[in-house]
Amino acid sequence: MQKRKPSINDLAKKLKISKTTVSFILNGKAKEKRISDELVGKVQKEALKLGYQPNQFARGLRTGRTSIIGLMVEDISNPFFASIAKIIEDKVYLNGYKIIYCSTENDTNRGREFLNMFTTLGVDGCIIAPTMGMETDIAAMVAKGKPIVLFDRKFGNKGTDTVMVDNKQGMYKAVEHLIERGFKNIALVALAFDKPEKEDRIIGYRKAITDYKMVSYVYPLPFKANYQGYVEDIQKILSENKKLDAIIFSTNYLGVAGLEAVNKLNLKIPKDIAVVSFDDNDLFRINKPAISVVAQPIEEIAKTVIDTLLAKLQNSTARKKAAAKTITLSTSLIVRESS
Amino acid sequence: MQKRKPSINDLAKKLKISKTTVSFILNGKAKEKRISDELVGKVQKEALKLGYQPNQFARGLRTGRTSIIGLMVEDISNPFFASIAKIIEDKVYLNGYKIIYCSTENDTNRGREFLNMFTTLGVDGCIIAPTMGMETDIAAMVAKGKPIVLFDRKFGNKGTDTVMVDNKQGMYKAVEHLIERGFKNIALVALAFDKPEKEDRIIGYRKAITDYKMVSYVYPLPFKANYQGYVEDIQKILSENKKLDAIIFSTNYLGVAGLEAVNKLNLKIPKDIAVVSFDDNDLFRINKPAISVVAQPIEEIAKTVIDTLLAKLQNSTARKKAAAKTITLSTSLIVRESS
DNA sequence: CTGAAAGCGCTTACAG
DNA sequence: CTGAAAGCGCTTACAG
Repeated sequence: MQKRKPSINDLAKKLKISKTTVSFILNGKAKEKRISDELVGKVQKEALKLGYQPNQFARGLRTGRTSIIGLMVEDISNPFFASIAKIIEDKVYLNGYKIIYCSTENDTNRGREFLNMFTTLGVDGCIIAPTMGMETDIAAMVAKGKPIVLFDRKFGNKGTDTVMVDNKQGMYKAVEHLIERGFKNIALVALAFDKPEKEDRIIGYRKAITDYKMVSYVYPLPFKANYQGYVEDIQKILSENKKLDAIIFSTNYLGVAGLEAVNKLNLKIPKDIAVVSFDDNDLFRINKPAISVVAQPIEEIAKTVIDTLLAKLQNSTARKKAAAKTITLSTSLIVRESS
Repeated sequence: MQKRKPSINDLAKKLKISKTTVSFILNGKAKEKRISDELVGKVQKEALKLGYQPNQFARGLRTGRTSIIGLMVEDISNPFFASIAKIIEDKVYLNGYKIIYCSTENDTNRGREFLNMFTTLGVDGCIIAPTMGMETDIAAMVAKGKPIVLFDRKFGNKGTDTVMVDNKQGMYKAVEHLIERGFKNIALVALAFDKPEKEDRIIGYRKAITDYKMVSYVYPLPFKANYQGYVEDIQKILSENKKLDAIIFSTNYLGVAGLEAVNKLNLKIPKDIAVVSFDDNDLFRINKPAISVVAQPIEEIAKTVIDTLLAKLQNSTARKKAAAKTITLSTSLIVRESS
């Protein structure tokens, strides 16, 4: 009835050799240790037969490595993060790592708790879309030499590798595009985690508006747990500011909520109001009219993040010396029917 | 320079007491072991000061438990699974568990590998949306007493707890609805993992068609890695079968691809063709015209899955006796403008 | 009330 | 070429 999994000891006993030898063979050090091919064969055969699986905990305890990478995003059910997570998952498995994940829901305490969990679990590295306020905790982990790569949001020029998208420029291009199309009163509905003056997407918008001598209409919205709240807020903005002829949404879920608001008010896009959203997704592409977007290079973001992390993981000495760098990727404006 | 995390031994030495006592206190067994409040206070204070975190690997090695739950879905970037994952993640953390996840991409080998990984890692339990072909492997794990809950797809009446949705009935209602609206040639575009005769959604469709003496048009599509393939397939179906006046898509991504196909062919919904899709999402709700759907009770699915698993986890003796049960939840037909 | 000790399964320096 | 032994950090039966 004992269904205990076979240990390295069981193997050794069965074959009447020491577990050292078994361990060497199973870890591919047979050559290095010049163990006879015959013995190697015997051990491997027996391991297969018994269905031997090394206990990761024992190994982790001994080596201090776990082959687990912690992935922390704002919300795994947000298509942007879900897509990134999928690609990361894929690449990471190819390299023998596993992913353990969590959603911060933009709650700093939650984020901190998870960071703690990552530490306790002994993850080898972390990929984090941080919330404001996690700065100190992350810095502390980095200081301890834990490989960490940030993405989506960044902190000041702290010593953490970060993969970003050029939000300012992306937003600038969106505004410029609307201006070129002849829209006069272009609003920006933006999530403001931090102060609006510090949000790159808002900064990009303001710069374009100033450069082209237009009037600025910024509507910063706080982060909300429920989607319907956004719909209502945007409906209100739209109905209270009739002269707006174009509106930009700073994230995909704001864009989705915005579309719903526009529909509820029975406004026609782009006749009554032109629409551009940050982030692309199925809805924007298939919607009638199709929605113009500032698309983030999802694939590239994911790949850059992973490559950066793997490089750090593989090279623990260099990682301490190498200065942290921020890699900034470009967005692309995809013009469709809504603008 | 030694940044090693403090161990229970460090604590014990520092306070000049045995690590047994420290362990008892830190595990809340102080009362039970009748350790003096004074000592408890001292230990807790010191633990806090040193920032003590128990090493999960040592603990896992010792206790055989890991507080990790493995979550396996078809594709984490699919909104259906992403939403479920999010809710599961949430509930599970509340109970002190962590989630480690992976996407099978409907590849049995991949699924098997991950199952293996779950075992090796020593997860306490698994939540799996299985692919065909994982049957034996899952049965083996269940036989070993590993708590497992399946969802989304099921196997014959094997001894594994499963949370399902009443796919037959959901599809039946969709067909019935279209018939009542007066549509005559109602097609079903369905994913067929298994033989079409064994797919519940197809069975439900056929039953309704037979009951109402209509003509059956089933187009089974194999699982594909790329989305564009579906769009093309559906375009082809639509243009080769002009007499179809209504079409049902059996999953959300088929529905999305279907919409794109309909758009490309410049067909008007519902005038040229009525559309109903399985699974609800933002796109279907916001699309113009809004798409009627057979919605799965996502929240309820996630909750039932988790509750079932937690019950098994908490009660390891009973779990062996309790017969495996399949819980079937109802879908709801949401009629919108497309039908 | 508290502690010494064994042992979970592994890896690895050391010895031969 | 191969093995005996220490030790990673924890929990827990056992002893007092």
